[in-house]
Amino acid sequence: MGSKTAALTDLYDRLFAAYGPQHWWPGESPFEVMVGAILTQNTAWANLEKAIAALRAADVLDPQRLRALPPGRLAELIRPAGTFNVKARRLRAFLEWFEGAHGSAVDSLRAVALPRARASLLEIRGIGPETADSILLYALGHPTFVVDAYTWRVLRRHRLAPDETGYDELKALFEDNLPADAALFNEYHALLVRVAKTSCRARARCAGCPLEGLPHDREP
DNA sequence: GACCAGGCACATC
DNA sequence: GATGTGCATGGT
Repeated sequence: MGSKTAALTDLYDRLFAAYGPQHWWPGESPFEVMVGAILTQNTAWANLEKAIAALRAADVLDPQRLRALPPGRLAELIRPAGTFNVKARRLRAFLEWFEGAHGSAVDSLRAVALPRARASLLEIRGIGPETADSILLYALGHPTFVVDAYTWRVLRRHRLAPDETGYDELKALFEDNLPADAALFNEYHALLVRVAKTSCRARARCAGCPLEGLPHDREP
């Protein structure tokens, strides 16, 4: 077992011991999670939930019905999630692709091998690396690691990744040094978000942080 | 009133 | 290729 494996495993163990399972992603269906992955971009979780609730209340949380909505109506429903005009376009771009490439069938999309599915998602305007990986991991159960700003912050802060690490590089750090296990990647990402949000935003909070004692940058 | 939130596309240098 | 900016709501 390499030193990186040991370090990443230690990090995970500390976080899981401190916080326990995070139960991500709290969606009722894979399709809802895919929609949520787009709507949550740069958005607080509570606002995403309002948008999802509005879609459900309108009974359009379904590929066909969502796609049939006039663009203005879609934007109106997802308004609470912010950047609603942009997200309405992105959602529609995704829905068009989903219908054309997979007949809006989750099983069809899930049957595509991970690398090819990821490449396809990245071709859709509005779906970048993080959103693609969120869909692949949280909606489809593929073992792909989701990197976000929190992941960066925690890894850099504790000197587990150099400052200039790129998205794919940081993603590979996890994937190359941990078993390709979707449940593990799911929990790990959620735990990183949890620790980044609850600890270390102010220097004083380092006391009692589950990562206390690890190497640490000066900046909180 | 500033700042942030489970990003991304696009313009500009 | 590296920054900077628009998108936009709602909570702190």
